[in-house]
Order: sequence, then C-alpha cells, then structure tokens
Amino acid sequence: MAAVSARSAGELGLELAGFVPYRLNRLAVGVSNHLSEIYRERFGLDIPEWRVMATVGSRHGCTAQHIAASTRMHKTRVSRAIAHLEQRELVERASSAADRREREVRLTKAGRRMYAELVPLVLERERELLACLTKEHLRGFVGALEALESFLGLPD
Amino acid sequence: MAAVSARSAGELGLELAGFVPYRLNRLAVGVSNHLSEIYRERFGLDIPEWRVMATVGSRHGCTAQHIAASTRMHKTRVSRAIAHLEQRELVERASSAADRREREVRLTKAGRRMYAELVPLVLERERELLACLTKEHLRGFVGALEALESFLGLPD
DNA sequence: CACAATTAGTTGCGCGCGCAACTGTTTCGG
DNA sequence: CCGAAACAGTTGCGCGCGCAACTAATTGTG
Repeated sequence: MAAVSARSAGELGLELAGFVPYRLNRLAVGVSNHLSEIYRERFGLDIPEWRVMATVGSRHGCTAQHIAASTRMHKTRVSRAIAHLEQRELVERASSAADRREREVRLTKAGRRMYAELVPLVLERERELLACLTKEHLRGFVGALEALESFLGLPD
Repeated sequence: MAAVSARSAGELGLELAGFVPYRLNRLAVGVSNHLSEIYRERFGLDIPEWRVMATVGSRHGCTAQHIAASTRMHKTRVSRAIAHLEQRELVERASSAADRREREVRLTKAGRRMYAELVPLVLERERELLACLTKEHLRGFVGALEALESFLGLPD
C-alpha cells in the first residue's frame, strides 16, 4: 500500500519490486509452483493436464471445446493435454453421436481413482495457503480478484 | 469468498473457476496482457526486455546478475533479453574494470529516451487498474500479496 | 602460490507453446 | 437442396524457455 501510493505520486523511476502487475505475476508463478509439487511430483501431471483432469472430473464427460472455454487455455494446448492423458489411459474419448465433430472426454476408472486422490490434496494446499491471510485480507483479496477480473473483462 | 468457503467445505468435485491458484494465474496473465499492449505494441518490447529496461533504467548501470536477482528471471532469459536490447541499441555493455567477469549494462541515449516515455504510461496503466478497487479491497489485496509472498518465501 | 571451488555470463539442446493452416462435420442462406 | 460459412479438433512450424554444460575470471584454502 505504502509502496504503491508513494511510487505513483509522480516519481520518475520505476521500482519493479513494488509494481503490482509484476508482483502479481511473480506471486502467481510462486503459487503455481507450490501447487504443482502435488500434481507434478506425485502424479506426473503438468499444468494443462491437471486442468483437464480437474475440468473433466467435475463433470460427467465434456468436450475439448468446453475445457478450453472453461480453463481459458488455447485449444491446441487442450488437445495435446488430452492426447497425453489418453496415452496414460486416464481419460478416454468417444465421438459424440449427436455431433460427429465433437469428441466426449471422460475419465477412465484409473482417471477417477487419481482424481479422487488428487483433489483433496490440492484443496488442502489451497486451504493452507489462504490460512496465512487474516479475515480482512482474505475478504479484500477475493473482492479485489473479482473486481480486477471484471475490469479486465475476464468472463466468469 | 463465498465460493472459497463453500467449495472447501468438504465437497468432492473441484470447480476450477472458484479455485484461487487458478484464478490468480488467470488474473496475472490478464493483467500482463493488458500492460503489454503498451510495451509490446507501442515499443516492440516483450516481457523480459521490458523488465530489463525497467531494472536498468531505475539505476545507473547494473549487472545481468543483479537484473536476474531483482526480477527473478532465469539468467539465460536475462542474457538473451539484454542481447536483443543491445542489437536495438537501447542498452550497451561494458566489461567491469573491477571484476572482468561482469559486464555493466547501461541505457544508451535512445534507451533513456524510451524509458522516459515508457514508464509514465506503464504507471498510468497500473493506476487505472487499481482504480477499480475500493480502498478496503486495495488494502486487503496488497496485504494479502505481502502475506502470500512471505508464506511462499519469495524474497523481497 | 597452486589448485579447487565459486561466480558471471553465454550457448546447445529438447520441449511446450500459440499461430496458422488443415480435415471433417454441421449449419444456414438463397 | 447446394454451396458458403462456421465450428470441433489436429498438426506443422517457428520461437522462447529452462536445464545443463561450457568459458572465463575470481576467491578461498592448504
């Protein structure tokens, strides 16, 4: 707070360490690395694969299109992540009868097993992380998240 | 806030859209893209180059080592960004007399000109962005940023 | 004072990314 | 209906990334 207003008050130089966009990016990378210890080291998933697992697992089958829209990943990134997961037999694809352009992605039995093991661990990590915030900070943080998302036009 | 506590209360599925690490990452990408309209489209800089400009510009010459530590970018990424900027004659390098392993990086006259033009625009963008937050949200947000950085052991 | 360990910086390499182009399918306008 | 446009998904390509290995200079230790 102090740094923000002090720096913005017409100073010439820019101190990157106090610059919000930069700090936000660094924090996001840090949180992501912290979290990826679970899904990377223990389950051998990278970020796109983890996101596909999380999205497919919370539904009963969905299309790559839907995964891309929901995670905001590029469709090629989704396509490749699904291909990897299919090779590992964690998901399977079936051409949709209604629209044969689409392919329904579903968790296999092994995929459901991993999902059931993975999700509680990941949620626990999130809980641990947010536990370092006071109630006021958490409220302000989540409120700010929503306001900034809305300002930037990031869809819900 | 509601989403966070509701979801963490023992639900089986994971809704990625309400998952803080994921939202944080998405927001950081969004902010970064918003900001990069300035330094990419108007000045032809990518993120590493912009960070090098910002770091070098706020000092009177510094080493690649210092830039890497300060921005937390990988040293190879810094090295390549400096090389690009040198080609465009925005920075210049001189071997340090004291320690001939080091090379002092400095803005050229053109680099200083760009820096002077660039920084106010970027700071204005930050100001616009944060203006969408209430005082309470901003305070909570910056406080949370600090707490999370500290929790993750991200150095100041 | 020699030689091992450390440090600054660069470079070869494999990989994952997004863009653009492509295939196959569905939809819509005339 | 038929052809153009739209859409789901995949693939070829160039690029930037981090890792590991490298060069060159410095520091520390016996």
